[in-house]
Amino acid sequence: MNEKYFPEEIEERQQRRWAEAGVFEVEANPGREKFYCLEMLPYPSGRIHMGHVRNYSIGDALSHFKRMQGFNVLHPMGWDAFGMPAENAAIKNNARPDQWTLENIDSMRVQLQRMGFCYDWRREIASCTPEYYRWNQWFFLQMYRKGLLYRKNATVNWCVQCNTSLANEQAEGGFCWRHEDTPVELRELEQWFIRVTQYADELLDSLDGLEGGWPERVLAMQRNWIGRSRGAEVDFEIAGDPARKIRIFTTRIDTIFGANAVIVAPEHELIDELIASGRAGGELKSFVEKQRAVSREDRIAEGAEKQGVPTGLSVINPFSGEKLPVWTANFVLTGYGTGAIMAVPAHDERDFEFSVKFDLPIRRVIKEAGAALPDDAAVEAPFTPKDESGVLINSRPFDGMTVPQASEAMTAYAVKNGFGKAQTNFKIRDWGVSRQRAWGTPLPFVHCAKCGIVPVPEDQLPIALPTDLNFNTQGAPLAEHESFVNTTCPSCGEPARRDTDTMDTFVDSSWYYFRYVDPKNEALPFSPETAAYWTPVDQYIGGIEHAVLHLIYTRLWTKIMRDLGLIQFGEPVKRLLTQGMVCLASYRCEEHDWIYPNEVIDGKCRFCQRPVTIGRIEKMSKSKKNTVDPDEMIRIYGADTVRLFMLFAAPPEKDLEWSEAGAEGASRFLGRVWRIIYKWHERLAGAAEGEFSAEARALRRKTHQTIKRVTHDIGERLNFNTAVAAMMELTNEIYAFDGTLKGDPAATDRFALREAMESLAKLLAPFTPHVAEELWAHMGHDEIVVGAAWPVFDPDLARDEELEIPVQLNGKLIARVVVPADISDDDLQAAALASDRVQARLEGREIVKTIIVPKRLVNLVAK
RNA sequence: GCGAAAGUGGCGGAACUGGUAGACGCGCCAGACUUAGGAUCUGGUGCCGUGAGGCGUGGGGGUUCGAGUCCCCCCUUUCGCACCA
Repeated sequence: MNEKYFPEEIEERQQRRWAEAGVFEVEANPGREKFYCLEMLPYPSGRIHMGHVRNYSIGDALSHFKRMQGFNVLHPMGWDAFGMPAENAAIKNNARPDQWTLENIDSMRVQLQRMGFCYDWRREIASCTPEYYRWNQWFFLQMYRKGLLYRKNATVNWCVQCNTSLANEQAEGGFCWRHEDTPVELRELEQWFIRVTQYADELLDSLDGLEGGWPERVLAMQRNWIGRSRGAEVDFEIAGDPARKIRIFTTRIDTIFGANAVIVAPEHELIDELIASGRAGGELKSFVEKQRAVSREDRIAEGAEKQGVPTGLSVINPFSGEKLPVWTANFVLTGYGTGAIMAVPAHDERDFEFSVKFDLPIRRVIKEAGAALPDDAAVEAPFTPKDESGVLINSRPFDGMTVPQASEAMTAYAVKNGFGKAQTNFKIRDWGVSRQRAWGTPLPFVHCAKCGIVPVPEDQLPIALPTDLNFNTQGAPLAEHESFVNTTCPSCGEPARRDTDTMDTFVDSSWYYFRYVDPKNEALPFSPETAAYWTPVDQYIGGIEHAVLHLIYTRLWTKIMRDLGLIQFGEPVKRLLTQGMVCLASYRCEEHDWIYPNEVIDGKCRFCQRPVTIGRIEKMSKSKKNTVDPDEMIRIYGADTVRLFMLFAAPPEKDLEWSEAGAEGASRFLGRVWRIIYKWHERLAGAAEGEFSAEARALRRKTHQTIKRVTHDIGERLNFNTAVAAMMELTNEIYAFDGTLKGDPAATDRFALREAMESLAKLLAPFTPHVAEELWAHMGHDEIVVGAAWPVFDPDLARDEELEIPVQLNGKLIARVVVPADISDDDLQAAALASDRVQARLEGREIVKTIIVPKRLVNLVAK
């Protein structure tokens, strides 16, 4: 054993040892309990960054821990390998995207292996290989057959930078998810869509079952995104034209007697009719023209100012028979509901604002339950109860009903009389999965002049993506690749053309972790039997940024796979951990503004030598040029230190500020462990149990308490930071014990030391496996520590012998007394009163009450 | 505007169900060993006060023998959603 801790030397050696022993290679084994630990797979950009290191260090620690606890742990890694950057590199450097990607994968794999992560590398996948993407195509064929995949002409989001269409989830707020400063355009395109809406109810409802296992934040974002609203559609006849009706959507049919207008979106077909028939006035025409020219996002961005004009038409309220004007207004959106609403100002914020502005009549139809209120009292603000607290008034047969009662009764009334129905609407839309890009999974369909769209037969899969594409073109490389495009129709045999779009890369990541389970399967994406053993995922770890992208798609895909009979459950991930970002502090220099830590030398700006002050803390990113290279840190400190710091510096779900000083501290701790074990490793022989000294008993107690704490902190709470703190305490205790030993220590002292050090090595294994392995070996073990059993604490040994009990006077701490751990309440009270400090404070005061929390506290209440 | 989470030393952060606030680490101070040390080991380190003691978990109120933790009001920060009828 070397006297000093040299990480670079031992890390490589231990990695080789693990690989040779195959400790991380696992197979399904129904006789053993499994644990599937998954981290979000990276895009092969070329280099791993600190965010990856953090993500994978968390997953790695948990995987080690579960394996040592006896679980059969599946812990795989792969590559989300299709996507834009490869194509851009191909255009820029005249390279081939496949080569560019595969080279990046090779160098990133080396980086991950240098970190020593415990993946079963035999299961590695890359989504750009035909062995993988053929199953994307296979899934598309199954979905097409089931009517879950369809083609339609639609207005889609288009990013000019990506040069492709995007799904709604990828264009949230009107900006491309990859180019956050690039607004999306709207284009008309024929596209493939996956029928998400068919699963909308289930996607929403089954979120309830994830409570506790998924962060509330993510659940809230998904619920929001799915956006279910239950209500009704009601037809309003146009006055003087009973055949024509305007259908509105409302969630508050109970307020319909309070409607003062029907408002349609500027895009509504009725407006087109009015304009076409020459019945639209000039004001209406110019308003509609203006509104249609601005996008939905711009309309919102313009502010909340309500604008609208009357159309000149009137409709009849089917409930009251009342005649109401029809308006068009900017805040009524096309594409949601029916693009038409009824306005009820007394019970809706927006309608209230609108009616006040345009001076429309406001009538109250709901009052607060139990409240005395004149039915004709003026409305100062809208009253919007959705439960029993609202009672109907001014609504004739429905008067006196509560809001929920009325909603049901009035919907039924509308159904019975043929002018309405219950209707549930969603914000979530079907998933547009066609991409006008070349580096993606080809769609398994041909376009035949005679037969139309024809699916490629399964036995012809994969439809391979050509590797000799010409990116030096204004057009679409795939569409210009003659031998790819030109084919024959599988149905009639006549010449036909392949679909030249590719799949959204979120398709790849929707099911990749099922492929890890059975990565070489050539008959199916995976064997249902094998998947039944390994899946669902027990713990998934990744960034929050996929809360409504990947995580909603993969939940959808799971439900589809279930309906295809491949699996038996609908939710793929039991527990989700969204880890915080890795950040870096920047500094403030008077002359040079914000500068980064590497530009600060001895507290001074390297450019002008002026002193700097600490400034803001930002997420590490290439565009901000404030990244820290993991390789560089590994070179300086070793992988173990980098991992340890990542886990110690902050709880996993919080942001973590990278700090070189913090890394130094982690490194120092490992050096400390190394030195004390180096000092003793050859003198542990001869250890034996017997009559332990008080000091030895204290060390053993600390050892067992530490095992208990670390086990709990990792296993129950995923709080790696406090687990590390506990191990540091144990190390400090070992040093303290070492300081009490003189001369040749007794066999029992050696035993206590050996127990503490061996436990420490095992507890460290999930965090810093290399150094743990090395120390374990030096203490005389041939077996591999990461394959060894997790230590179990002995409650008897962990139990305190003495307790330090606080004594309070009226709730304020005045003394502490040391008492035997098994003390009775009476003895505890006596001990407290016997204390000199307590006596001094009690002088001349009368105790009126004593509160004793057994073995915890004494509180004296005195006048 | 609506919703959620959070606000604790110089800093990162501890504190399970109300019960010793500040574990652990960084930084800082002192000592030891050293030719030297930015290595290592030991001790100290919330604030005020020489002291006894007092004050302290964003601010203000409350419940309680006892509140960082529970309740009410306010402030700040971060993150979601933002005309979805």
